[in-house]
Amino acid sequence: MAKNKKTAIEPTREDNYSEWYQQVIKAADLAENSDVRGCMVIKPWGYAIWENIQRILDTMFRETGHKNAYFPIFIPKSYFEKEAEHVEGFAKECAIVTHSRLENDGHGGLKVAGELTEPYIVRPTSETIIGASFAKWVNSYRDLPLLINQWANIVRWEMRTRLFLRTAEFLWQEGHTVHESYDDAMVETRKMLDVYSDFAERYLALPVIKGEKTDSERFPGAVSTYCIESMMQDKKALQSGTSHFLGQNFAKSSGIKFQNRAGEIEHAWTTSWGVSTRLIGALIMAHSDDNGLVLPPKVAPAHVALIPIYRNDEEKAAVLEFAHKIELQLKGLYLDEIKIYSEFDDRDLTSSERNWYWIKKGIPLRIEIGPRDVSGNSVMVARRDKDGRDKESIAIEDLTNYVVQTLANMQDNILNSALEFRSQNTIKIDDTKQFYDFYTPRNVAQPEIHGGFAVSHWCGESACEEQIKTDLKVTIRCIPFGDEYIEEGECIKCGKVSHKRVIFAKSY
RNA sequence: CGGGAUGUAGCGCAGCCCGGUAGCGCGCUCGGUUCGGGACCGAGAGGCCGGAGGUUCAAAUCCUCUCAUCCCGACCA
Repeated sequence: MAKNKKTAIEPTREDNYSEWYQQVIKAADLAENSDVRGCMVIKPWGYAIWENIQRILDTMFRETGHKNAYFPIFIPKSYFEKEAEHVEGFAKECAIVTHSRLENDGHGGLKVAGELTEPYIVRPTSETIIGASFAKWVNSYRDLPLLINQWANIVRWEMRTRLFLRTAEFLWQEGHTVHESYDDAMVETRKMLDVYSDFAERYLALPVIKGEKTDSERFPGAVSTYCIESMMQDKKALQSGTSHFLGQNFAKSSGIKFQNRAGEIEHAWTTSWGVSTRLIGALIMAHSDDNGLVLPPKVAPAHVALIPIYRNDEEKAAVLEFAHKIELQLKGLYLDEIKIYSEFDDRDLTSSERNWYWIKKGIPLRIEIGPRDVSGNSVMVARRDKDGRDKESIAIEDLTNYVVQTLANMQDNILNSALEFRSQNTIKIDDTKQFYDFYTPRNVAQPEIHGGFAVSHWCGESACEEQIKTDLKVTIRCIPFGDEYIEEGECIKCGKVSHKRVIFAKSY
């Protein structure tokens, strides 16, 4: 008996957003919780997305002059202590290595032994350990700029974790650079933010708002923090990348000094910037639907599912031969610089089952190949960003072009949908009552569903920001760049003069 | 770390209130018929009921502790 489910994912986004998120990950087989508290196992389909993100970003980093290197996962406690704000910011979420050995406890088990003279912190970020190296590497202005990136894993002992969005261990890249002037470091900080926003929009199809963090959200130890913020389908904001101008703070604590062009010794100016596996969470929550994952073609692990359909052995032979020819035809295609991959799915399952399998995995195109296609020299193509029943018959001679062009079109279409969703849920608010109404849940049982982004005036006082956070759980996501936000007005909270609008939202 | 909820087969659940040694749907295996929106028939396999104590002749069921997950707070990429 047919199940006739309306949607492949239950519950739907509307019914229970966070449960929907978990189910999409499960249905697409991206990752699972491990037995290690707060840590995830990233499965092949999910890891392939990360590898695509890595590959593309790595190229962008190279093109902007950065070199990869690798630093220890263990940071001596004393290094960590050098930057006061930094310690304070991370102290509550550190994993600490205190012993180096296990010994037989005499009861068939093991006990820890070999206590270290100095505990190691498992890196929650690497400014201090990298700074120690940089202090040795940098002596002259001729050594600058020093542009280093590291791909690594990070541990932050989080209380509450969610797959991809917040896990105790996660994968990321962290860029660390050293410059001879304030201006050079600031240019670098902003340049890498541009790299991130460019990457997010062109590859992840994720529209982002670039801006600066307020004092309360600044990276511990930074002079200023810049970010890209994106809107998820529950209208909450997700910080998708950050770039920090560290001034001379870490140079002072790590002793990164150089002889400048005037022959004087001075502290260098540093930056750091990073994106993490959280981007996969952003992808999922920005684009997926009630039938599962929807992937922008440029980061999809594979782009085309080939699904042969047949009723008996004669048909099978003919269809498979035809299908393999198509598989061959689609080899070696590119969507811009992205190689297009196919998955040939002739598993002994009904065509419907194979179809739904790939729908849930978010593969961009499904090509059904049946007996009618063999005789018609054509195939049926369905695209993931449209209704699954909305299939198109494509002649074989047109297929190559069709696949490439449709993937390009889908990439744009997914970005445009996300842009439209964001603009529909972003509103200028100047009235305090309207602001509070906007963020008051319509349905108390589902406080997740609320207004969206509010673009409102803020006087610049932390007190106003704090009060709004206390009242509504809404924070200033960023002070956005762009002239369109600059105008005179009154602070949404206190009514005092404001020169700029900022982005308010509930956030992850 | 505080409040709430939930842990029973791979997944989703029932059974618990009122103790008597475990069941349903899906999935899985085998055989056959099927295959263009989640196929069907037949035959099977699979769980010491999250863990540890306790009460009892007897515990999935009652009590205590513990662990995990989810939701809500606090914190955060």
